[in-house]
Amino acid sequence: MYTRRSSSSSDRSSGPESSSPGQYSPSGYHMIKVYILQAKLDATAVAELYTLIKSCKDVPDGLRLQLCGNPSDADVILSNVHMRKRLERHLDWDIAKQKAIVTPDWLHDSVAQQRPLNCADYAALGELREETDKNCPDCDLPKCICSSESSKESLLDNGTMNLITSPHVSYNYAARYSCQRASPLVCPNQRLANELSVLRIHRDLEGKTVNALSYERAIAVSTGLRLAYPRVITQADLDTEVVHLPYLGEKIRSKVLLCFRGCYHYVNDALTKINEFIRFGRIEECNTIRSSARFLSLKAFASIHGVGSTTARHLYSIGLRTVEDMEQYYDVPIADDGVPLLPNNEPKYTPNGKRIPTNDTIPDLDIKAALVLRHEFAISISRSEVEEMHNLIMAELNDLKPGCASTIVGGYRRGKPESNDVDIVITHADLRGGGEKITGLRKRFVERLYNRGLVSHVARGAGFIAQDSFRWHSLENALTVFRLPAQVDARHLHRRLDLIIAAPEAYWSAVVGWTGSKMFERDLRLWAKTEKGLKFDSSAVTRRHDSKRFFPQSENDVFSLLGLQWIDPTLRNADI
DNA sequence: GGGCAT
DNA sequence: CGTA
DNA sequence: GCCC
Repeated sequence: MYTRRSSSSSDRSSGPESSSPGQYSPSGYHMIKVYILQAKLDATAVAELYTLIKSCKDVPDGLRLQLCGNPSDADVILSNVHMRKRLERHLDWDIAKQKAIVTPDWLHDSVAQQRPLNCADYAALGELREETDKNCPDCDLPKCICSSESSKESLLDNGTMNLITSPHVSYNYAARYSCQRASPLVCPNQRLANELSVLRIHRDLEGKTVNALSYERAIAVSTGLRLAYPRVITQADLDTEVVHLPYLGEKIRSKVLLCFRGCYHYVNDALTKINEFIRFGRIEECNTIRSSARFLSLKAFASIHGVGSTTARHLYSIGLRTVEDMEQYYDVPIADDGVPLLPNNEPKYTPNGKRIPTNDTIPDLDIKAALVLRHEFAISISRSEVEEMHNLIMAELNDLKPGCASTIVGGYRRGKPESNDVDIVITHADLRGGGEKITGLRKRFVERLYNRGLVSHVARGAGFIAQDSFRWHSLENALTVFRLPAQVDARHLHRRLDLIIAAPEAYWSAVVGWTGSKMFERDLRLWAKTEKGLKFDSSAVTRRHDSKRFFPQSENDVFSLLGLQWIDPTLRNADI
């Protein structure tokens, strides 16, 4: 029942040949109104379905669902009733024929994949299968597959456009590595993950990095639970199932218990009590941490780009307590209104409109600059703005070197509705062999963007090259600060932009390496090492015993080289 | 007790 | 040490 | 903090 021609819209657009706008948008799904027909569903099941629907209310770019109180208003009706006679006791047959009537599995699986699945595969009544198919809302043959984008093959075309994540992966929620599991963006266990995240951040800020890693793993497992196990954890689950989940060991498990204390008192009777069900407990220690002044100071310090936990603890130890203290300490110029003075690096023009070339070096994104820019960096970037930035950047690049291909990676590619930064992987057939050609292009491109007033800063400390020991490198990146021109976006905000220039042979490794999430990447590398004797980094897969390098020719190639099943980018959200 | 991504 |  |  999972074998239809559906597509993850991500891949068809992730081909480097498609540097066109609005490449990957998992979204565009209409709000789907769902009615729960309670007959033959017990209170627990109804509560689960209710929670699932609620969790999909505010996801503008994923699956959007709305609980609906009246079957005739619904697009989809969830039902465990399989006989016409029985159904007619609850629902007018003429109305039933105008709806898609599916089993609750449709909801579970659709939430898991964050897209509305084909209703016919889940028809509750064989007799209404055709109607269910016909009335299926927004069935996931995406518009983009039928329209536009001629499928011209390029040497970089990956042939992975129609991959779907195997449902088998969705039921792998107890697997050891997050690269074996499916981790969607939203989940009913979000609250648990948020609580664990407080502990994770706290351990990190206090320098207990391995403890923090354990919490990251526990969070990653929790994020997968929403999938094959898409329900809020109950006491019974805790007793039977949670014991067998990896990375929820004795100490973390006891905290999970704390977090869910009380939630098994829910609904023995009706939907009306479901709001009680939603009220979770909290982890006691988190409350202590949240109200700790030291924690708040360290967290504020470390929120500045370039300041990690070590520097944060140092600043605290010499008496600093607030970011304003930091401004003084780092000598940030403050305007009369008390706001840090934004840098003025607009391009200069002669009276007749010609740009005066600037020969000055590009300002460094150091801690001082990051302090000045921190308010703008905190403003999240919408998907359409990400796409706008990508368009502009690729237009500039095309001027400098025609024929480049690119993919927006990072959180955007994982389907996040809002991003903190923008990551773009870029390649060109001429860059085969890497080395000087890549360095040259990166340098010229960043300088051009700077001279055009599109890039204001570059992070130098981190301008690292590909981490391989080869003489030549096949990957280079530029960590920059970008601004859309005021004519395009009046806010003219400073945005974090990472450009990754890859040789064509390194392209797909780079795309996988930069799509994330962080935990997903660590587990890819750990899996490659411990299970396969391979090394994965964002420039290649390398066999450890003889250093033979493999250059995947598609994103799926990376997965199969590593002996892993395909996981859609939108299901790689193993971090919170 | 060692390893935890590169 | 900080970053992706 | 957890796993081997």
